[in-house]
Amino acid sequence: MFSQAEENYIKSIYVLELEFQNNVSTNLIAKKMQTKPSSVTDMLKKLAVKDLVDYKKYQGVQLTSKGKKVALKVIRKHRLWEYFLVKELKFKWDEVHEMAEQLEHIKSETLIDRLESFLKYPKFDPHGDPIPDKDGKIMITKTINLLNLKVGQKGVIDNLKDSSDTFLKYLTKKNLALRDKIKVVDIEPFDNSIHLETKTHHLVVSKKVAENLNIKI
Amino acid sequence: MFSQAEENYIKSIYVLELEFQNNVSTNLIAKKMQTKPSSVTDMLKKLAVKDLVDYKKYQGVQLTSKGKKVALKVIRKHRLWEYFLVKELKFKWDEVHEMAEQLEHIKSETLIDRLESFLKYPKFDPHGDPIPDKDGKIMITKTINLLNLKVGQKGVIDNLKDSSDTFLKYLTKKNLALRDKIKVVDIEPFDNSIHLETKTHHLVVSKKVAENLNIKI
DNA sequence: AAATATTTTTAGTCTTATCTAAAATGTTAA
DNA sequence: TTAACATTTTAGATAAGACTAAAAATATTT
Ligand SMILES: [Mn+2]
Ligand SMILES: [Mn+2]
Ligand SMILES: [Mn+2]
Ligand SMILES: [Mn+2]
Repeated sequence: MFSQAEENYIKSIYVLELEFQNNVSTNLIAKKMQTKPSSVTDMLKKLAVKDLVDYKKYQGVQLTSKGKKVALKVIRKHRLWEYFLVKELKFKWDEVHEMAEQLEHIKSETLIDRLESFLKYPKFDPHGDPIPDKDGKIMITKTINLLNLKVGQKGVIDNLKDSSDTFLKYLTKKNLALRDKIKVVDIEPFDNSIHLETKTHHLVVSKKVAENLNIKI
Repeated sequence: MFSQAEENYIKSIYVLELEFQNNVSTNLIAKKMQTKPSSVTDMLKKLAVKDLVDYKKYQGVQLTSKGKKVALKVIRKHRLWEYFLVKELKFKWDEVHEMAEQLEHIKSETLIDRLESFLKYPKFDPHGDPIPDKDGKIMITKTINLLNLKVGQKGVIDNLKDSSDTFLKYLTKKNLALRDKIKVVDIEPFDNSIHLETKTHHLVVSKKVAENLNIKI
């Protein structure tokens, strides 16, 4: 149906649309996909012809509803495979992304549905991200960024803005995991670092770390 | 490392080398891969540069030991994934080939090794074909073709020469499965059809069917 | 409102993998 | 041993997806 390249572009556009509300720009896509703006333009034209994006020259793009469906299918596969790799094959959460990047392109509806059933219909992937169901329905949890919590507020680490291997390794090292209860003990005004208390320990995280932790109150 | 196209060529050449002993011809590869001889020539040159095949113009090709290693890795992945699909995801043996054709190109040594361990080190895929181990060692069972059995001889269906979906469906319909004990009751000289007796029933199979059943005595 | 800077697109090139048509080579059989 | 036939290779084209360099459009300053 669609090539791997097309699927990757669609997925990136979907993610960027979530992060920034408006039309997604050529440059932004190029940066995310580690490619050149001219390559992006070429692809956007192709995707527009296939009715996957609305594209007007110099105006950025938006996914069509058809495009959104494709994106959600790819994301569904990515996250189910990640869950499989961690829960069944015992990989660590920072080891699975690259493999899932490949597995998400395996073409077979039944395969992914059987896998989902085999895994007992997990709702979240190893990084706390929701797994779209067969019909593309996705459960979005209302969270707020750790940066926006006030001193004394409590919450639970729900998901991560950045799921890069290095950030995941950092969290592991600092003994922070999804579903951990945290409490803001203090906020340092000078550099916005945050003093946290968890069930088991105290620690200070930088502003950069805090802005990548999404908290459910 | 190698592209999907390259891996597919290498795998086909490996299979053809097993079936016909000598050098494999351009036309034979083209037929097997459903492509044109000129495309095969192009690819053979590339594979020769990468030291995966020995190629002399007009003389056909042979895998180098490096090529053989690549072939065995791809076959290992194909068969382990097929085993996973049948044993864990409950697909039928005639449903898994296409998916395995895609999964065999997923690049990750550790993934396939973990999968193998998860599956408890199976020795044969759902079609009776041996699964190469991590080092490319492959266990080849000595079998003889059903066509070569004499009246009265007994054996066990070990593996299939043709594993196409239509043949697999035929076997299922006729209630024949791998590891079934069979006995040749009679051979019809006119058309070489064979009257078989199994644990549960009697049946007649055509010459064409017989030549695709490999029997362990 | 210009001038300047930034973003985006176009034009042209490259690589991989495919194809068709034609030429070259190899094989068979008169 | 040469003509006919079959196989294989070459030449040239195409399509997807990437790139660089340059042009065009848009955005931001002055
Ligand atoms: Mn991922
Ligand atoms: Mn994830
Ligand atoms: Mn198969
Ligand atoms: Mn098989």
